[in-house]
Amino acid sequence: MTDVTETETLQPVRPGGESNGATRERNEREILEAAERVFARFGYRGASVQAIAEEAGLPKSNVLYYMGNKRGLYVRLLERMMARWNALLDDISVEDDPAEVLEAFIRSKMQLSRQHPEGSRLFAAEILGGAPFLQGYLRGELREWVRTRARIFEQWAERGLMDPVDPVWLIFLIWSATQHYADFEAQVLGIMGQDEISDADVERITRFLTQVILKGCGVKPPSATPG
Amino acid sequence: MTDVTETETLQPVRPGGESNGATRERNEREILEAAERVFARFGYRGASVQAIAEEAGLPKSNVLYYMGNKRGLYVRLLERMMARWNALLDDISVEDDPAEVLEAFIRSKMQLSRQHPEGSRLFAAEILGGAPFLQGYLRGELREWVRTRARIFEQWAERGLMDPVDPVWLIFLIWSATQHYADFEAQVLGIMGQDEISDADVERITRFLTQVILKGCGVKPPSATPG
DNA sequence: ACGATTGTTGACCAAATGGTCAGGATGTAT
DNA sequence: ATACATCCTGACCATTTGGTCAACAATCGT
Repeated sequence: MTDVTETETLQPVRPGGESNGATRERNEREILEAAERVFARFGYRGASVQAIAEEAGLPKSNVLYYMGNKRGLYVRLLERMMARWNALLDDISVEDDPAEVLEAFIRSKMQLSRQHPEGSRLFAAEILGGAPFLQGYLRGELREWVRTRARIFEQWAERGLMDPVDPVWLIFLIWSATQHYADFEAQVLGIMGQDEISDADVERITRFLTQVILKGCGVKPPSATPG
Repeated sequence: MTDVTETETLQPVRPGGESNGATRERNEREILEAAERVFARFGYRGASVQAIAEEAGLPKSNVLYYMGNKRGLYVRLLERMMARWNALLDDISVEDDPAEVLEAFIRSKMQLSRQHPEGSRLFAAEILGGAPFLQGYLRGELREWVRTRARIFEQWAERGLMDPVDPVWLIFLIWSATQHYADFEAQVLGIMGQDEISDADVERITRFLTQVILKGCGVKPPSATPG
C-alpha cells in the first residue's frame, strides 16, 4: 500500500504469525461484544463466564484463553467504554456559544447512549453497585472534567449568556436525561408500547431535551454576536 | 407487670400465637431490608441468599424459612417498591395549576429516591436487566398512569398554560433527573467529593430541577387565577 | 402441665461457579 | 517438510449456588 518495505522487514520480527493476530482480533471482538451484553444484563456477579461463552458461541475455555479471567474481561470492557466517553469530550471555551455547546453536548451524549446501549448499561450497572471498579475514575478524571465545564458555565452566567444555575447539577441533568433512554430502555418501550426506539424517536427526543434544557437555563439561542 | 389481664383474654383469640406474629414481623422486616440492599447492589442473579442472610445476621436456612425462596423474596421487594410508587400517584385534574402539580411531582419523586435509595436501585437494576419481572406492570398499570397524565399535560398546553412539549418525554425527563440521585449516587458523590448527599443538597437540587424544568416547559408560575 | 404451633439451624444435595491444564489441532515461515 | 507459535477444548478441581429436611428449641392457648 505505502512504502512499508522497511517496516515489513522490521515488523515480522514479532513472535508468531501476523494473520494469527487477525484470528485473535476477530475472536476477541466477538467475545467483548457478547460479554458487554451479558454484563449489562446481569451485572458483574450475575454474569457467568459460561453465559458469555454461549452468547459468543464459543466454549468457556476459549473465552478464558483470550481474556485470562472474568475480572480482566470486565475491566477491559469498562475501559473501552470510558475511552468512548473520552472521545466525545472535546474541549470547550468561554468564547464558544452556550447554545451550540449545550446542544452538541446533549446530542453527542444521546448518540453515545444510542450507539452503545449495552456499554451504557454496563456502566450504569457498575455505578449502581457502588462503582467498585470505577472509584478512581470518578474521583479523578471525570471529576476534573466536570470541574472545568462547570467553570465555563459559571462564566457564561456571569456574562449574562445564561441563568446562574448550578453547573454541576446541570451536567447531571443532561447525563441522566440522555442516559435514561439506554438504561431504562425496557421501561421506555413498555410504556410507549413499542419494541424499539427508532432513529426518528431519538431525533425528536434530542430536540425535546435541547429545547427544554436550553430554555430552562435561559440560554439565548445561537445568534450573530453583536458588534 | 401491668394490668394486661383483660387484654390477654381478648387478643389471644386470634389463631396461633400473637407474639409469634411479632417475631415473624420483626424478622421479615430485617430480612427484607437486608435483601433490598443486597439485590440493589448485585442484581437478582448476583445476589446470593447467603449474602442476604449474612447482611441480616441470620442463618441462610432461616431466611429461606421466612421467604420460601429467592425468587419470592425478590418479587416481594419489587411489589413493595411499586406500592410506595403508587402511594404518591395522587390524581390530578386539568383544573389544577400546572406549576404546582409539576413541582409536587418533582418533589415527591425526589423524596422517594431519597427515602428509599436501595429500593430505587433495586428497581433500576430490574429495568436494566430488561425488566423480566416487571414487564406486566410496565405495559399495564404504569403505562395507563403515564397516559392519563400525558392527556392532562396536553390539555394544559392547549389552554396555553405551558408549551406544547411531548408530555411522555417530559415525564421521562422528570423520572430520570430525580432517579439519578439514587441510582448514580456513587457517581454523584465521587464527583462532588462528598461521602453523602445532605438534606440541604436535596432541597437545592429539587429547587434547581423545578426551576429549570418549569421554565423549560414554559409553565407560568403559580398565580391567582384571573377573573 | 401439655399438646400444638412457630421458630431455628446444621447437615446435606445436585447443579453451577471461576479457573487450570494437558494435549491436540491449525496454521506460518523457512 | 520441519519447527514453532498460536489456537482450541474437554476433563477436571475446589468452592459456591439455591434449596430441602429432619431434629430441636421456644412459645403459645388451654
